[in-house]
Amino acid sequence: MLLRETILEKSREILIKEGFGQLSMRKIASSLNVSATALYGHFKGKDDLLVALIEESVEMLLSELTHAAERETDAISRLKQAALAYVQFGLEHPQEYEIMFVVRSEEMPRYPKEKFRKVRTAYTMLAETIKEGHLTGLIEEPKPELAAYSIWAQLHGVVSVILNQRLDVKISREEFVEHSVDHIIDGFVVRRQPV
Amino acid sequence: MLLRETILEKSREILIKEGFGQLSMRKIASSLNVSATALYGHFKGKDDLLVALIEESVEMLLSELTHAAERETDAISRLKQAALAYVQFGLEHPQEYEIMFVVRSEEMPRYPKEKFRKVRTAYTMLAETIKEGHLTGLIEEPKPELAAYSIWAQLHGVVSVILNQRLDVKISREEFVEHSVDHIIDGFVVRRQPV
DNA sequence: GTCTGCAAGTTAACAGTGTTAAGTTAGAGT
DNA sequence: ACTCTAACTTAACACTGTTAACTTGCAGAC
Repeated sequence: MLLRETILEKSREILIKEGFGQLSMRKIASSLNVSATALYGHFKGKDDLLVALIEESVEMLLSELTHAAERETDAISRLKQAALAYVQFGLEHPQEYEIMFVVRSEEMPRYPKEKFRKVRTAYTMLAETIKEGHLTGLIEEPKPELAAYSIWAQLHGVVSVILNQRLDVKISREEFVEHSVDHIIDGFVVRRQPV
Repeated sequence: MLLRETILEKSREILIKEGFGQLSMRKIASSLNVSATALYGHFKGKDDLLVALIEESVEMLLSELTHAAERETDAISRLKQAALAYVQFGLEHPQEYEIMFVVRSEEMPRYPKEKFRKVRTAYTMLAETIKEGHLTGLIEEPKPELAAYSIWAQLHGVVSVILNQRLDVKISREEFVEHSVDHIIDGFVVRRQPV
């Protein structure tokens, strides 16, 4: 019997190997030696399947972020390590990152926006770290939620520019990531040594 | 007779009204009272049509950026105004922004990457302004190209997060944009008054 | 004026997509 | 043994981009 999990596994396999554009119901079904309509017994439709894939991916990302942060002690290092881990995840799992971010709720009218709110959980971790840094006087930011969203947006921009191949070949990817993340995080740090 | 320009006009109309996902050859054709294949006399395919649309959009964006910048005198104000104009363009022309950024060259094997390099022109304007600011001692950045890409990526992130509806409803869009742009630009400015 | 050639359309078709409706089939429960 | 149901099947619909082959109308050459 065809299991929901088996379908998700094969879907992820195709997603990673061939990309989002090549992920079709019929392709998933035929590589499981099953008719396309068989999938509809386990998922309401392609949207439903995608949402399931996205939820798995979000959990992967969250676990990497918390792992990266828990190795550090002070709020700033935690923030920086989480930021680097975020970018790294995006670059190492481009297809997963794409469906997490690019697949929009507006194109899935069947699915309540609530489902997509889960994806947002990543930013709450950032917000907590920022709040903590603010209390210990390391971070000069009175509005942690706003700052967290801002940082997240900027990190996403870095990932997005690279994944969408908009970076000039003359520019080193590593240098770009390091430069950008430093800049994004340092902007929130209180300057201890006045210039 | 069907003109290339007429097709592009109608395409943009559909793009703006119904979005990228609804923009199909057959829909464009039928709303011009013409068969779908007629379009292939004017464009090699959908990719070609999209590239033409993208090129037009890039020129729109560039003109808005230069207009926004030329009103200011010092490099920092120019940079900030250009940055705000960039975000504003993205928010006011979501569909145009989407095709400019999201449509990837990898999905258009027929089109040389060179065509897509044109889209990148937006960043060169930023790079010039940054270089200028560095020379006049206002900006502490020795690598203008890298900084320009970094700023651009972060601005794109801000636009992207909003357009992809990932911003919490509790957070004001205006506040988010202002906060983010300030943060992005101020990070490059030399602090005149030591803290 | 007829003839040629070309440009700009046409219809028909292919291969692909998501999805639904209706039919089959095997196995558990009574 | 009978029924019910879950898990599949095939057939079909309405889309998508794209190509091949055919028609039509018009400009230029003789």
